[in-house]
Amino acid sequence: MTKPAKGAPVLPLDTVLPGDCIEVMNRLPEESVDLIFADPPYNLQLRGDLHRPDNSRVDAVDDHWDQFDSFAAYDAFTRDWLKAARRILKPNGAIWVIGSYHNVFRLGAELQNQGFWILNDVVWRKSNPMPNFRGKRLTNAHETLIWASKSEGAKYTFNYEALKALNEGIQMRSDWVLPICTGHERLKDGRGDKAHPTQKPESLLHRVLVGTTNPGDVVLDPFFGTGTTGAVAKMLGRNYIGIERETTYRDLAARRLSRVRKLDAEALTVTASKRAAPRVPFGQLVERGLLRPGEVLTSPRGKTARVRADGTLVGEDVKGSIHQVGAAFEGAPSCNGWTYWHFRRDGKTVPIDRLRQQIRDEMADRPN
Amino acid sequence: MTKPAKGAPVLPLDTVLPGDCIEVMNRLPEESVDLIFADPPYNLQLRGDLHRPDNSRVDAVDDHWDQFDSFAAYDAFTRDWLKAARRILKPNGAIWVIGSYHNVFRLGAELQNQGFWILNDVVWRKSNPMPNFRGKRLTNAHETLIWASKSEGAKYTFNYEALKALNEGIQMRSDWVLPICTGHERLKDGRGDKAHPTQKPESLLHRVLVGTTNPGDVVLDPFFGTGTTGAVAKMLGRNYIGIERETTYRDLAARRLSRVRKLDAEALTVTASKRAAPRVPFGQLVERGLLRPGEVLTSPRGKTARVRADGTLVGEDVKGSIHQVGAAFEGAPSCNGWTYWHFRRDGKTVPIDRLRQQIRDEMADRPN
DNA sequence: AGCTCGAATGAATCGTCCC
DNA sequence: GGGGACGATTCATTCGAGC
Repeated sequence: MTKPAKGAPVLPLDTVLPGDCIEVMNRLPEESVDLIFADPPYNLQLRGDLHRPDNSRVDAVDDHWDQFDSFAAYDAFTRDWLKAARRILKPNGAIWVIGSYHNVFRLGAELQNQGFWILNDVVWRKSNPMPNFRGKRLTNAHETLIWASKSEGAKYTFNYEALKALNEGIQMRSDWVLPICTGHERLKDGRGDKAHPTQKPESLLHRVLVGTTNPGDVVLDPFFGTGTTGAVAKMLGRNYIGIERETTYRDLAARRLSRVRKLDAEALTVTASKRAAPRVPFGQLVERGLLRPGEVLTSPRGKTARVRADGTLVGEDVKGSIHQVGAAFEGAPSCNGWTYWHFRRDGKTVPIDRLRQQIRDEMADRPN
Repeated sequence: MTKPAKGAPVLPLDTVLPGDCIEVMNRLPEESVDLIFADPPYNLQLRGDLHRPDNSRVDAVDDHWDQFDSFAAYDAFTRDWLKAARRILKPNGAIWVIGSYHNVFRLGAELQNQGFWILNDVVWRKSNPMPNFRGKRLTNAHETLIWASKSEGAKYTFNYEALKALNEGIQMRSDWVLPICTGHERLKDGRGDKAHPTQKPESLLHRVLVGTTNPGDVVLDPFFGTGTTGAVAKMLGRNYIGIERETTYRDLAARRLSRVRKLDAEALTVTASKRAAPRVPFGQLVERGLLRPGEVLTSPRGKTARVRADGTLVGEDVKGSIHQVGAAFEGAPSCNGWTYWHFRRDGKTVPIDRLRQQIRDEMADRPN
């Protein structure tokens, strides 16, 4: 670890520092931090209210700290805090930033402009995202993290084997499926509402810190919020430094951190869960060209239906999913379309389930 | 479709145009294209001093098609081709770009700078990516697409129900699991090697075009390569315009396209949105005797209102349309009266929307 | 205690038409 | 173009009430 020169500022470990993150970082000794994890404001630019189909109102992120006047203002802010972060980062240190499409392109471009060297972009695929209530866009089901070293050629920390172990013996990929932060983990305010609008799940920080830091490293989070980075760092035996402007969040973080205990090595072992057979939408067979739009499927009793480009079927007087059309043909309340429908290949009649199995086999070879 | 003014350039449909995409786009009529799909060079071999601004023009790109002197040169190139693309895009048109972490942050930022309005970023999660052989980083298992309208508030095309059908009845998410282009689909050169280094899978384009264009739309691809965009567009009954500088790729694309057949109309028909269904005034239910004046309707929470002869409702202290009275009862800004109100028949509680569906079915049987 | 069912909720750039 | 009316639209998970 770099030792500060005589008279130089000292690195305050395992504390939450109040104030603006740029000013606070500028008072810290240069090249003293191993990892920076930053979850900056996203600049969401929300307009009106949004309601669910049941008319309940969506609790939006309308906090003052997420408001910027323009892209130029947001870029200036990004430039300044990244520059301050860069100064305190050790030469072989690394940085993680997280964002959504609202801000992540500006984050990534500025990282590159300042000479950071992007190692991976990582997609946090949310297993339970909020749906798109109006049906006007795709479900916004992921956020993006960028992992970068301080410069090209720097010797960053990467615990390849640890991440491989976390992933059941297979090399960790750049897409991580993790649930959003809910339930007991989600900090509440006095009235039982969420204490912070954008609290990140500890599982996400767990993977980041296990994969790219070592025990004893110093991890700094300039947008500390309610302290998820600190909580996981402490648990994993890393040192943390949090910076947070809002008193409310700082107090919550301090209380939270006081309750966290460092895990012993044995407790850090993760139990792997068996995953169920992945769901394969019928439409994927069409997209992948395993079945052509217009192709005729037959039922065991000789009924026929044609495949459409969106993965629905059209039979006589009926259209819908493979299950719906099958059920209608049989006059049954339900029907497993996968085993009901067949197609012809090389003179043989084959159930479409064979094609689903083919896709599942591909996924099993290279799971996650 | 916008008709070109007398003497204005004509839109060449279903062809592959030779030349530099910026020059070629600048010769096309403005506001004439419905969708642009762009897979620009990835700038994979970045080197050089990032602090030395390189003001060289796009033409300064050297012999290798994916090499640029610096981020500045890449940004200038991005700015120029996006500007040309923007000019030929219809006001309600949209653009897709695809990239990796090497270039996508610069693409996204420049899209925003030019006034494009990002609708989603989409992660193409590769089910069979190339592993990271040296174990120094995460497996780079995805690429990023950005979907943007020409401006905020523009009426872009989004076939919500078709994508939902492709995904077995659950709304499509922003992460798409699709295999990379291999096997028969991968075009080979004379020696049996891959003909193009970054050929995209047709499944990816299938989802893009089914979801965000309609049959007959004009789809332009300024970096056409071996013509995946054109092949899927032709198959799906969309018109394509490809631009490609390299003769080799153009020839391969032309041969490929000549073999593609357009699907028949039925296969192209896609599950439609309810928004397209004919409007049925509530009063028509009363006129037709499906509901009697004076009849009592109930809400899910037990509120009641009575039907009047003119198709309005009267509740306690409120009268007006089914929507207005529902909204007033719920204290909500708006309410869909069709799903909110129920009536009783044969001892069962039925939403009035059932009656509207009955009328719509009759209209479909005997269209007028 | 165990089960079922309903309510609540999450970083969201979430209408369209007609007058 | 502004304002008002119509009316389209949700997935996974957790927690608590009620039985």
